[in-house]
Amino acid sequence: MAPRLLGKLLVQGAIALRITEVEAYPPGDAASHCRAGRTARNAPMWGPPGHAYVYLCYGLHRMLNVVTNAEGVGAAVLVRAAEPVAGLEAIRARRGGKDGPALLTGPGKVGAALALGIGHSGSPLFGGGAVDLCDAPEVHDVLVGPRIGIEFAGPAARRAPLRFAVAGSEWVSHRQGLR
DNA sequence: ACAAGGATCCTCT
DNA sequence: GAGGATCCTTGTT
Repeated sequence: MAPRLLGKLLVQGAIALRITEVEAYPPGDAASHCRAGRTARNAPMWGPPGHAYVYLCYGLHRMLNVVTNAEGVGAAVLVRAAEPVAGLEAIRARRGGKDGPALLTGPGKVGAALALGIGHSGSPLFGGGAVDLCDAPEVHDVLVGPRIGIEFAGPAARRAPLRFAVAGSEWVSHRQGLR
């Protein structure tokens, strides 16, 4: 599911973003927030697919995940980067007036651009929620590499090639780790 | 009720 | 390349 989300659109008000980089946190993954079972925070990851899982990281960054897999299975895909499609000025305002890839290459940056709050966790992505996930042409040229920022998780999870990005895009973080 | 730690970002060197 | 910001979630008492 993770590479298939590349190229899809995230729409929030007048802002539209094209997803350029994602990470998968599959069932049973040692780096997943579901690794210790179901809790109040990660409950949306165990819920039906097509919903948002939003959490606060390092006390200040809001991260957007797309919940995947069947209800009762804890899994999600983290949106790590995107490129602007519409609403560039609104994005810049929320991102401190920055320009270029620095606007959206990182999961906390995407959360800021979409003005996400943890109250949005569990909200649907197919209409009626804070953000809509809209279909768009599939991306065929995809780069793959290990995930970022999961040093705590152990070697197998650190090595797993579960990060996916649009090949050739400038709107991707940590590009040197991908092939 | 308490302590510990984190799927990051920004600034400065 | 290094370090600080910042606060919620979680497990433990």
